[in-house]
Amino acid sequence: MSIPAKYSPIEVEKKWYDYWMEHNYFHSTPNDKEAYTIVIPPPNVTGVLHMGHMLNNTIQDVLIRRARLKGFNACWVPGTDHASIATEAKVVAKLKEDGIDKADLTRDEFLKHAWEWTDKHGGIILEQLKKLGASCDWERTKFTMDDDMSEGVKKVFIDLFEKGDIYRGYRMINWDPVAKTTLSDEEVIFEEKQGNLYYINYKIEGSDEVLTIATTRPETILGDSAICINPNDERFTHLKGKKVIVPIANRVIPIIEDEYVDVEFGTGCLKVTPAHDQNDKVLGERHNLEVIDIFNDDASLNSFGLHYQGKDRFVVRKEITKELENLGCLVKIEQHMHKVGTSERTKAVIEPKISAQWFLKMEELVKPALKAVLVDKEIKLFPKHYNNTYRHWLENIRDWNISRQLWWGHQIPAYFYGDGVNDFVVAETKELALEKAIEKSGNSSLSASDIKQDEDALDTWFSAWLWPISVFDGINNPDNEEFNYYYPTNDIVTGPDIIFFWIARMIFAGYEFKKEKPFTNVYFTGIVRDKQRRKMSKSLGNSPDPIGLIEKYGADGVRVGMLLCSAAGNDLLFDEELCQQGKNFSNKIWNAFRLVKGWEISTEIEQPESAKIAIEWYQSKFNQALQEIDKSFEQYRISEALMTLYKLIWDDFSSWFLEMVKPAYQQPIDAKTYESVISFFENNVKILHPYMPFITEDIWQYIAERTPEEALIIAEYPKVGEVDAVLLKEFEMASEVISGIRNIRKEKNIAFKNEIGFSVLKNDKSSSNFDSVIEKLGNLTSVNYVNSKVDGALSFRVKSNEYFIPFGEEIDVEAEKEKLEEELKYTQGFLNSVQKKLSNERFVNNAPEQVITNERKKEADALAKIETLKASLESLK
RNA sequence: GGGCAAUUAGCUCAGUUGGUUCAGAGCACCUCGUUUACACCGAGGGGGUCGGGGGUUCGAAUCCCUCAUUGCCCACCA
Repeated sequence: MSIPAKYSPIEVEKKWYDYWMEHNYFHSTPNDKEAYTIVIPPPNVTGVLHMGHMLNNTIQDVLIRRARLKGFNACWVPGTDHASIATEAKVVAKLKEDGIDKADLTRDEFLKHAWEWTDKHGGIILEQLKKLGASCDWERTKFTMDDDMSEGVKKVFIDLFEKGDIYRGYRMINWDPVAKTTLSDEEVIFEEKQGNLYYINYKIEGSDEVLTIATTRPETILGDSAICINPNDERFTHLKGKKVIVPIANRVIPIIEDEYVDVEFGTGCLKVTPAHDQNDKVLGERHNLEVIDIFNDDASLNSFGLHYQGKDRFVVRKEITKELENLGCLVKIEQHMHKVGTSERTKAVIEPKISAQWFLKMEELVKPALKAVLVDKEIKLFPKHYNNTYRHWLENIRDWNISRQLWWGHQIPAYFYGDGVNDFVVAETKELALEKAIEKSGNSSLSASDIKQDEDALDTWFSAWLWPISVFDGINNPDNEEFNYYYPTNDIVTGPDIIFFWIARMIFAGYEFKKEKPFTNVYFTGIVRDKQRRKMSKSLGNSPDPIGLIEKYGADGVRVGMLLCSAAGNDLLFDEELCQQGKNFSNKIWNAFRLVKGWEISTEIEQPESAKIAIEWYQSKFNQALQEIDKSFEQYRISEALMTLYKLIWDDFSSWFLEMVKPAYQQPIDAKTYESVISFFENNVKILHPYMPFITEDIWQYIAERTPEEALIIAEYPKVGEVDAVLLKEFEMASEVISGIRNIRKEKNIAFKNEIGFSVLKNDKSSSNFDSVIEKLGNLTSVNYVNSKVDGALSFRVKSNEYFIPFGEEIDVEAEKEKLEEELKYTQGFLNSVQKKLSNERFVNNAPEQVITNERKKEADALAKIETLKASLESLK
């Protein structure tokens, strides 16, 4: 079979992906083999592939392909997430473009638009993953809003509610005024922002005296319920029990005392706005203060905002400052850096707000999750230091606000039948809800039209936390065969940014609903950054188009490029040059293959000595690499494993091994050697396949005709064989000798095609196993052993052996002497340091024997070498 | 404010229990070379007082203390 001179990834990759799909290799069903399972972190259904996905899915594919080769029943479950708030925001924006306001639509109308959007843009990202080579079991593709998934979510909600873990609470939550929904604590990002600290005077009632408070939010004075001072603050003792008048609103509010107030900060007086600040709310409850909510849902002011009604909070902040100034109440404005909570999705400044929401109790849920990771270690985080982060979060967790004022998502299965705080029931269907409502209220005249389902949807993560269970239908059918077979999954690969959102919560869910961990290993990838360490983002425009990269460098090249820069536990600085390196690697492999395939094979000729030893050597080298790779994988050092392979194939296999066995120009190769070379090639592509699936499958199929049952993707990973350490050592010595020869050739401009003579004066017991290799790679007439120095020859030394190359022209004696003297000086220096160590009694008494033996060996070697050098110098005189 | 991590060659990183070929790898760089797989290549080479300071030890990149810088996470100081 003729093979193309150039490797063209685009056609090859399509060909083999189609071939794999056609033969269903990615699909897994339970069988006798051990399962190896990964569930994909489901990307947003309408998202497009970015570099983070590329990295994380490349890693998953490497893991899954490796497992497949290693004989596991490998199953990688793909899917997408409905991404409630993100998708709803996109749909709202799209509708706005079309001149439609969400507020004018009914829930059903809106959902129709949302589904249209989802159907149009959904799943693009999964198609893109195929280009990368992802070997997902596409038949198992799930979506978090599939009917069965929704059913599971509902079931879980009801179950937790009935157990008393889900409750409805009226409390301070994070309000996103743009998306007009609540957010969980994790969805609030605190950003350092330059703000102002406004000093404002409040008149003391019945006095001309004023009290100055400091606030960052002057607009909230309209919601003030009190002024708080520290009871120990002597400056304000005379004001205890008095009242003040809120400027503009002209309301009279009390001065309360609480040690919460920091005497040092601001003026030592705090205005209390229980409706709009978490701490103030606590103060308010302690002191029985009125709660005055001054905001509408979009954070414009309501009627409590008086003449500011209808205006946005930030507009009001400016205007009210002006008014306060005109009233003479504004003392001063200071610049003030502070942290402002913003919405992860919409970037809007979060408004703390008191409202009735659904919460999930965390206290009990976290217990097994803490134990699993920190005590039993049945779940391992990589890198390990995330254990601390994990522990800290779990130990300080607050109840999870799971309701969202959104339509796109799983509607909460709660039904209201009256206006009372407790006039609701939780049920799977409206019919069941009615029954329960009648029972709970005792009002048998209730009818379907009297009950109304909660409008709110659940937090996206309230479905995502079930993912490893629900993709196997483990919520609805907890005893099904697949769930029992695939669960718990093995590895999960994701970014550390969702450790709380997702990882921790999946662990809660695993123990809560299955009483078992959801996965064993959590591999956190780094964040993909550009060369300047900036996070890759759309707005910066510093993120390359992944599909463009694949077209340019091939999927294999890009995979290698991604992995080369992803040292475990670090952010990775992506550089397109790494993809070029990956592509170059493909090229190297391809050409090595072309070389081998171009050889003519002869059964007539005998196998040369050099080939025999070369084959033994590479076998050992290969096994050694195999061991190292296994070890790297145990620690999830995938980048390191790839580098081991890279060097094995580029340096050991191509640069050394192939050169050792390569027949002379236009000469055939003996059949025995050829067979070994092919077998090595097969093993090489096997172990390389997880990283570079396409080129390896292609070469595999060029090597021999294969039936679909013999495809590389399902081949058997090589078993680790013996490593002959002595042989490897001998080769190292031989390679040094070869380098010595090459150096002399270079120095003296002796072309490689000119054969040269070569003599060895052997002073140690080094073996001659590789002599034939040295002869071949040095292009020597032969390797002669001599008993004394060769006159008129160039020389070099390796260990205590001396090597001579006869040189036709006059030897530059001075230059030779200089070289020798330099070497001698260095060796003597080395000897001195060793001897100094050995003459130190405390060293000899304290160091382990092996260390001392080694030092003595170094001493002996150095002494021998010095002898040689001195003798050589002598002979030059 | 608290916690965690990092700091080793121009860049990105390895360096396990302190002691062998412990100062390494890849890339980049420099020199030479178009030899019949590959210039997406080959051969060779230069380059680091292991962030600073102090300590423990016969011996420290590795352990301890301290300082500095950077990154991340958490936290209700208006």
